[in-house]
Amino acid sequence: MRTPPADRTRTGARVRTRPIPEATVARLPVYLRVLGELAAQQIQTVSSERLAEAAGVNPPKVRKDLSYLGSYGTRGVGYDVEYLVYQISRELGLTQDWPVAIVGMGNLGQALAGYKGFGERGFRIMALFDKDIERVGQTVSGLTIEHIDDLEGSLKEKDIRVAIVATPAQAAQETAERLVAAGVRSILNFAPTVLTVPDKIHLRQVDLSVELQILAFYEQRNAGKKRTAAAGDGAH
Amino acid sequence: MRTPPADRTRTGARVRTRPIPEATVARLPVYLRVLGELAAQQIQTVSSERLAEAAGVNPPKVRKDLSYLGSYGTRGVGYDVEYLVYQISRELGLTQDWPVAIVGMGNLGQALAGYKGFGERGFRIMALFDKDIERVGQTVSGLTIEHIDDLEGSLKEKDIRVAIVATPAQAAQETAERLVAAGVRSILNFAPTVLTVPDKIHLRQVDLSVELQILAFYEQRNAGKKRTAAAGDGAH
DNA sequence: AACTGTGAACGGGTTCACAGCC
DNA sequence: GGCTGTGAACCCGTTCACAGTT
Repeated sequence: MRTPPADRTRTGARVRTRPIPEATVARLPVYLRVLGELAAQQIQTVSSERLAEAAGVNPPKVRKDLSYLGSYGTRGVGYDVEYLVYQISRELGLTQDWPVAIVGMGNLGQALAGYKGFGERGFRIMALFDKDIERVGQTVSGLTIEHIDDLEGSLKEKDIRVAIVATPAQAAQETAERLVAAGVRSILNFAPTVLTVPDKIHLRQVDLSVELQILAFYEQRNAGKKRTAAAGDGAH
Repeated sequence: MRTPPADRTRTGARVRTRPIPEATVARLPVYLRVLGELAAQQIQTVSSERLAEAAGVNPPKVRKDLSYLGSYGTRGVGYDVEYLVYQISRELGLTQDWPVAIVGMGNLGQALAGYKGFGERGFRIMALFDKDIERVGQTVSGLTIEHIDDLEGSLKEKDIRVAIVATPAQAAQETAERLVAAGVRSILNFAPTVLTVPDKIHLRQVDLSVELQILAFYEQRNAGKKRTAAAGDGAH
């Protein structure tokens, strides 16, 4: 690369020339996790080959993905683990803290409230809500569960704009609407139902059974093959 | 389509001519969920347009996806909800039951054990394991938690070939290896670490914080715009 | 020598437009 | 008339090959 980094500010932040492809954005968290594990093992440098293997992709893809962030590697050497962690974190917006609320304190809500992976990435669980009077007032992961009717006031007070929905399916849509009304801009939905929100709201859906269904699809194929084989083998 | 369904057996099962694209397989569970909700509302027929909207995709994509399964729609009318549910279920291998084990009975494991969405899709949670003596013997969702040392015997006895890993990160790799040794062929990993398994094993990873990180990325953009503007900066 | 960074070729997946059918 | 099914065009993303750098 001949041109000096005219597309960089002096903090190293790259002025976005071209947007990062969605597919790449979706892989950055995976790289981040792998890099975190490498850092924990005191490994200082990593090649695209090693990173690729750990992340379950191929080396050129790693290099291409990382090149969208900037030229943060060293030819002949590899990538500095710590520096790369920082750059990816910054790109994903994880160098700042994100206050997060969870609505629905059943098993899943409780599991999410205690999930270490959030805190490590800057997501601070700051408020928990439930409809059930029995649960309100209980402490989960150091936070007191508030009643859902305090949602609006509490969120505004704490300036929370990211929320996780972990309610039963039938309560999810109403919950989402209240969240939006209370100023929430991003919603992560774990409830097993499809939510409708205004266009400006970022919504992502996690269906815990989707991955299992995908596994079943591929497993079924094999099973099919196997059984046929077992019934009079020939194919291996 | 002029040719008669020479690629169909008399049960309506399509003899796979071309493999279903991976991207389509990943969307089938979403359609299935939406169709389930429509069926619950007694809706009998749905157009690709309505289905697309509820699933968060566009109509041609729905039609293309469904066309890989066969011609199960009626021109001028739409798709029969119930029939389509059946066809997608069959394609995904959900018309049979899948016995499933869960290893790691912390909050997340317990939440998964009680997750309704599994049972609705034919996934039967048949065994729960934990390392902690305190937990062994306790009942969760009608099942008694077994000690991890009984893993091999119990899995073989129950002929379980699909397992969910919900252990802490440091125990996940060892758990996976024991599962594989015990004959498990598909693993769904919720532990926040990257697993290595033999090629023949189907592995899928669910990282509860990945989606939140993706949300943060897009949220940051907006916020960035906002704050820059607020700070009086000229660049937009 | 080793490994990154990237234009270019390639391919899978998405979208389009319309033919086909009810 | 309305809606599906699908070849063809298009496009995003992946892969390749190698130039560039330490």
